Amino acid sequence: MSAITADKVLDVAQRLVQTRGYNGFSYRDIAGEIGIKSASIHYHFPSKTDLGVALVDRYQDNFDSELQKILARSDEAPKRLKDFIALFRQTLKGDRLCLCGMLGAERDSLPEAVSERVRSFFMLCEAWLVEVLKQGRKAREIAYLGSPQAVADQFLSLLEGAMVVARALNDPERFDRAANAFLRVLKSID
Amino acid sequence: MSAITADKVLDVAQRLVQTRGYNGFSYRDIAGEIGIKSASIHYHFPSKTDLGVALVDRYQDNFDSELQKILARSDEAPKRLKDFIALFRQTLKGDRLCLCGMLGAERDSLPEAVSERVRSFFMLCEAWLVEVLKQGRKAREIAYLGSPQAVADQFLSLLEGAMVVARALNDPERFDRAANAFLRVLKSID
DNA sequence: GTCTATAGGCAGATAGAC
DNA sequence: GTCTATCTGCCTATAGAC
Repeated sequence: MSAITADKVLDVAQRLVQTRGYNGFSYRDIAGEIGIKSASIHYHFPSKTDLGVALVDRYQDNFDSELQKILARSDEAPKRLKDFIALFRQTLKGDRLCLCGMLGAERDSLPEAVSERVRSFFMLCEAWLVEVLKQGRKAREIAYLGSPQAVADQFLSLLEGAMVVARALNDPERFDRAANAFLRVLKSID
Repeated sequence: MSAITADKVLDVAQRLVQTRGYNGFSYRDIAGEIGIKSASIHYHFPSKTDLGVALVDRYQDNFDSELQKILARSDEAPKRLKDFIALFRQTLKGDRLCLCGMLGAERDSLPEAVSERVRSFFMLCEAWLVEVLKQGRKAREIAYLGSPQAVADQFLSLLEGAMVVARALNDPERFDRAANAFLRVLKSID
């Protein structure tokens, strides 16, 4: 039942990146929490770059799997978008930022291999949103001005930013207010 | 004409925080760029916390002054909001994040004195937006569902997030798309 | 797989000369 | 105000024993 060490390392490292940033934690921090020595972590992830890459890869895999579940759960755009919001809201509830939101901010201080994967994550999100927005408009479930791409940009930016602002102000409700205000406009079909 | 050292330090430090994050640079980095030794920086800013605090204080002062200029420049809400967007767009053009967007993300790894001031910055932004949104709606220049506070949350979150996403994807146009899409909805009075 | 030990470098910070 | 010199401690990373 207990995860193997590599998984434990990833779990702790992910939380540390999400709360402190890529440059805000060390192998010793992780080791200390798990109860091993930092040298042991190098056995699983030789360099911090390796760890960062593994972190984003796993995050994207999990996220992608959640997105597929959302599509399977309902074929109505408003429900799908609400579920999309819930993914981020869940992260915020754990007092964390989106992993890629944090890493995206720190872009210039990241190894190329990591920032490259952060890019890939955001592209996945936008592609998924564009599809949902297109279908929803076609089915007349939602309405919006402009291109699906523009609205997807807007939506993703809003959620990533709302997590930052809500955390900075110690007020998770600000995330809800921002997300709901956006959803309300999409659903206001006249 | 040349700025005194303390100002040079703040200029370089600000850019480094905006691009690499609070934990992504050192006194040596700043010193190297200015052409002095890192010990000299401690004369102006004894601790990194002092530097961080000075950074955010100056940033907020400058920002506040820009906000006042915007109010003086026009009394029409759409124009004011456009100018507000332009402040962030200008930062992005310099390939930087909002200083407080970056620091807000890194909250858990910051000295309390710094994160406290980041909070103050966001509150200033929201208060200004709420006023502009209220007046604009009263004057029937803009329209929106829900409270001014909710729309302000949404707006600020959108801009902060759009900077992160646009930078992560190396595509500043994504910022424009997201910001314009939002503005268009506000201005679509029917 | 995890340990001890250690390398080599960089971090923030201070003392004291100039 | 800036310098040199230095401290202490932490960083990532490796070697080799167990």
